[in-house]
Amino acid sequence: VLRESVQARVPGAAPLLSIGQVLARLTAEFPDLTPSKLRFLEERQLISPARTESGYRKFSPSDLDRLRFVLTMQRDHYLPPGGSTFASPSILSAERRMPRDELIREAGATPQLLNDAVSSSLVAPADLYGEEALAVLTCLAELQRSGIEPRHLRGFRAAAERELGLIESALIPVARRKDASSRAKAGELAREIAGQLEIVRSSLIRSALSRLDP
Amino acid sequence: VLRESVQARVPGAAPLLSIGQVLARLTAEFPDLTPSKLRFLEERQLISPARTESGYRKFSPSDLDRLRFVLTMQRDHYLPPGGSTFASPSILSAERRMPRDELIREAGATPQLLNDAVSSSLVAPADLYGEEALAVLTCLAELQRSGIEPRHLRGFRAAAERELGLIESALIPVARRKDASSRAKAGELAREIAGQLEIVRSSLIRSALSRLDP
DNA sequence: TTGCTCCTCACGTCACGTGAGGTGGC
DNA sequence: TTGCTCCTCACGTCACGTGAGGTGGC
Repeated sequence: VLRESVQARVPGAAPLLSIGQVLARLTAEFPDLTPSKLRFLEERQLISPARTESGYRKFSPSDLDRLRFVLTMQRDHYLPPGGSTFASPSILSAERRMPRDELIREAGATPQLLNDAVSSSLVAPADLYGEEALAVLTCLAELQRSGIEPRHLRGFRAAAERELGLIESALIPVARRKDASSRAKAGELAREIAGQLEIVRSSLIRSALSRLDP
Repeated sequence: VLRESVQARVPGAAPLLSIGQVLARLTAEFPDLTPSKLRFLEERQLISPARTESGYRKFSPSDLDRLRFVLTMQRDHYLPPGGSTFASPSILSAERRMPRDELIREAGATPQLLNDAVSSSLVAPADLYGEEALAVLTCLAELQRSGIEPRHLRGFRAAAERELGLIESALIPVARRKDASSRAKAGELAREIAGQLEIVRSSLIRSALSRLDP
């Protein structure tokens, strides 16, 4: 293992942080960060902090940036299970992207259905579509076989917008501050609220459904 | 271990599904469901399918409902990490019924909140409330701490009713026949459609949310 | 009988967590 | 010197995944 020696503390040089200082700086943004996790990420070569002569880890600002990036990817479930893919140059190529005709074919849909989905605001038009669009269009194709068309779901988009408005209003007290840790907390709270709203909604739908076949 | 024997196939009885049939029915809704995971969830006593005399697992419609519930909780990160907590009465304990004051206390709610939930048609009034009502009221109590009140969610009930109407209209060709097997098929189709609608809706909400903190 | 599904049990694995035992640094 | 942070290494754990070896069912 190659050990870089730490650069001398020059006036004006960016400070190098110990593992504890890194934690203190990032736990607000990533609450479940631990020393153990940092060591694990290094073992997986997702980060490569320098070392002091005696073996202490020292994190540069660019290490911090990289760490933030890795943790964000992981939090938003964009991290593929095998770390080996990080050997490839572009980390962001993790999500599959496909052109319009491939999307239509994979989803078992038709060009007309995609047009309808776009004009009903259920799928955002794009040059290259992602996995989310594929999942949605696949569902729309199956729903069409039951006689449910995209235009029947126009209300979904409006409801999602109203829900966003509700969540935004709940975030106002937190979102006023614009520093990174406050923004991260706001995002976390937003996801939490969305999850709770989904539980309420799914309960209502289940109980409505149960009236169908008791 | 107590082994229930499987009831004989009576005309009109709901069909019991093997582990493979359960998988076929749920992989669209929960793509990473596997036999291994189902067995694991049973080991953790989160589901308790019946067994044939020879030991094959058999899942009833209510097992399916419970499974859907457990998987949804898990997907939305509401499943507590330690399995030990399931020994204590919790949201996920099966078949539990409780009176009004116990519901309010367990949910961390207030009598007023339950009244509001009932008058906003988010919780159905009852003498004994079930785990579903507990889950909903718990969410409503947490939402209230973010400033979101039951009355803000009145639209949820109306949307659920519209969704039921949509599903009912899709069922008309199947539901015309009133024999047991047609009714069972209709119920299955209804749940399937509801699952697809949920995928579309959650995608819209996720994409709306992502506009909050890019 | 064949091919398929399903069973249990033991072990593997992935992403860490948890001490034990030891050293560095103001 | 003391108390704190940090180190490695071994082992534990949680939520499953993976065969091995065997039986059930149309």
